[in-house]
Amino acid sequence: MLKKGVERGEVLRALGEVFRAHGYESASLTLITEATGLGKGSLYHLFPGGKEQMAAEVLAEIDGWFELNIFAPLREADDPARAIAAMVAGVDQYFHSGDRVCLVGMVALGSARDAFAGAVDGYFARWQVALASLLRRSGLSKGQAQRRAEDALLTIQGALVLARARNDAGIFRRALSDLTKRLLAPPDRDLWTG
Amino acid sequence: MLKKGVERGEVLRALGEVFRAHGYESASLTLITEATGLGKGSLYHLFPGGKEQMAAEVLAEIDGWFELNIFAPLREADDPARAIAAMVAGVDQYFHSGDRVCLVGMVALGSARDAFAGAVDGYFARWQVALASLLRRSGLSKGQAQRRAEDALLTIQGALVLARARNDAGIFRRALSDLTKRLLAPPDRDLWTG
DNA sequence: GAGAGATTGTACCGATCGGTACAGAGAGTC
DNA sequence: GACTCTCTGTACCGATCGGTACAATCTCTC
Repeated sequence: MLKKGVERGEVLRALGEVFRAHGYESASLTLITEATGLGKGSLYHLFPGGKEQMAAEVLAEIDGWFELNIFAPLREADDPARAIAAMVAGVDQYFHSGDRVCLVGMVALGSARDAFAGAVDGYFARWQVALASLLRRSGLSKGQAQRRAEDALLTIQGALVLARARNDAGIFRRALSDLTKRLLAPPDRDLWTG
Repeated sequence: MLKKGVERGEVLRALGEVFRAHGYESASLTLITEATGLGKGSLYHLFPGGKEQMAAEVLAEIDGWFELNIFAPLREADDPARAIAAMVAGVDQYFHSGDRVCLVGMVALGSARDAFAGAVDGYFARWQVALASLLRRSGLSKGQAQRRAEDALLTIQGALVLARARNDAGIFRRALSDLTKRLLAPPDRDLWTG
């Protein structure tokens, strides 16, 4: 018997790795039973909604991790430099310095996108808002804070894609380093602000 | 009967759209016959190697398009500002301002990655080299040129992912605009250069 | 118009897909 | 130990997967 509660987290972690490794559509029930060590009986007992529920819960768990370790600290921080360094360190840790792929981004590109559109959009939206609020407190205009936060998210996603495409984790490391500098740079002197 | 040569390009174009819309693994033969208007008989006559050959040829055709319209102009250009503007315009056109996904990046994230690793890496590698060579001619150090070229590729990929995830093509447009500025900025005054 | 070769639709293949049914094993209570 | 209720392995479902076989058809050449 499953030891309630505690173990579900374990299962979700294993599920996450399967989805990351093969993508939502290609993660077959066979692959899933192997990765989790659970037969179909257990799987469908745990997730009556099937694969879709599994993926939804995995996404929710990822969201929870980021909420706790990235978004909330960003919202509550008062020292921008320290907060950004912490975010970058957290991201680097989570993505294993570029070896791990972003399941949320992956889902966004795949054909299962529509089924999880809300979760995907919410994840990025809350990240952007949290980061922008910190940037705003660091003295940036609202527009610039939003733009820089958007730039941060897209840089991380792009670095993950390119690092995987070229099989070079250094790309991710360098991108995070550059990103830190860009986020902490003084406000741009644009046409409408300078 | 197929009108030799000319038509194959048409078929590849349709194939590309199916792969882009569903991903390599989820693009079923049924989907493919619908999109191309070709039955299995024709398909396997045209591509004896099956799905894998289809994808390989689609990737090669994409590569060819970029070689002609992006990489070569980059290598041959003498005016950096103009060349970068042309690249950005070409990219914007190819990706339909963020509405179209990058098949190469998509394959890189999927489980078919290994089968096409060479093509994927080559595509990005030649892009980076071509862009870096232009940047070098514009006065950047070798290292900076390489880094900025890397940044450009990753920005484009990330913008495509985020634009799709958030269903906001504006993200792509803004990213390209920012990217242009970053590429044309004067050399960074880093520890070892300044 | 006969023959050759290229091209195509259709039936079919075994494998696997996600999902269901259900008998029975395991644990908790009395 | 008998009664629950939770949990799980296995057999099975129809559908679909990528791919093959092949006869029929088309286009061209002579």
